[in-house]
Amino acid sequence: MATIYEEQAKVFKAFCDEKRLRILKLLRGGEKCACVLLEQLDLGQSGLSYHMKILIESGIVESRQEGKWTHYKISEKGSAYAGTLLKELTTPNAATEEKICCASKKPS
Amino acid sequence: MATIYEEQAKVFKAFCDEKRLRILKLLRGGEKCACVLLEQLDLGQSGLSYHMKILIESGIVESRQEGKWTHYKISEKGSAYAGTLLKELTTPNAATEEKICCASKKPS
DNA sequence: ACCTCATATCAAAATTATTTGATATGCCAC
DNA sequence: GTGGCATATCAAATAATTTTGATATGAGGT
Repeated sequence: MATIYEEQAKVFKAFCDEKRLRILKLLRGGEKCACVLLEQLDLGQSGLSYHMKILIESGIVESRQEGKWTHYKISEKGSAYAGTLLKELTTPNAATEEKICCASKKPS
Repeated sequence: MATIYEEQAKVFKAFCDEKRLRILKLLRGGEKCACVLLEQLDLGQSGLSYHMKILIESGIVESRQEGKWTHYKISEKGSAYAGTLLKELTTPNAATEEKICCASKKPS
């Protein structure tokens, strides 16, 4: 059972690893197949596969099969969702009751 | 020496851990002092301190000292920066040359 | 069917992140 | 200054992530 927090965390996993940021940088230049990514990154084949899986699970990247090749590209939809989520996570929420803080216990 | 990728990754570290998302959720309700966070989270004192440090390093949270209490709140500036960065990292970059992919090697 | 190539999966090792308990620091009140 | 409280730091234990090499799967070509 994954909590909502773990679900949300998964989205941002895409961005919190150096290797994955390098991959995204390459994908910003357009759809690429694994072999191209492989030759531009300091990563082994199984390592690339591992990171691509995480990127896909985050929703930020989508893949497309073409014969024996796999092509990857940045998902517009997934990226938009991540942006929305980030804003949501950092916007003050009036509905949440303001808790009285320990400072109020401070004497005079 | 931190690469630019490591710098960027640091920003999103704030969002890729369950505990930190819970902390942010609480902070969305307004500035809180550590003692309040402590009593609402399943975390020990040093654990909270550890996560707050990461949140502050990400720029998403800022802290303010008031006597012996520390108050934390979401940083508008840091959050805005994270949003901008996320968009930047996921927006196609025309300037990056489109690489010929292995698919072009495909016969006929 | 068989061979080859591209990618995925697995399992072990290596690395990094998190938790925990103990101790240190800094602020206030006395 | 001394004592008590809030938070930070440290170091050790634990857990999670990442890397690596080996093997499996799946598609195409012959």
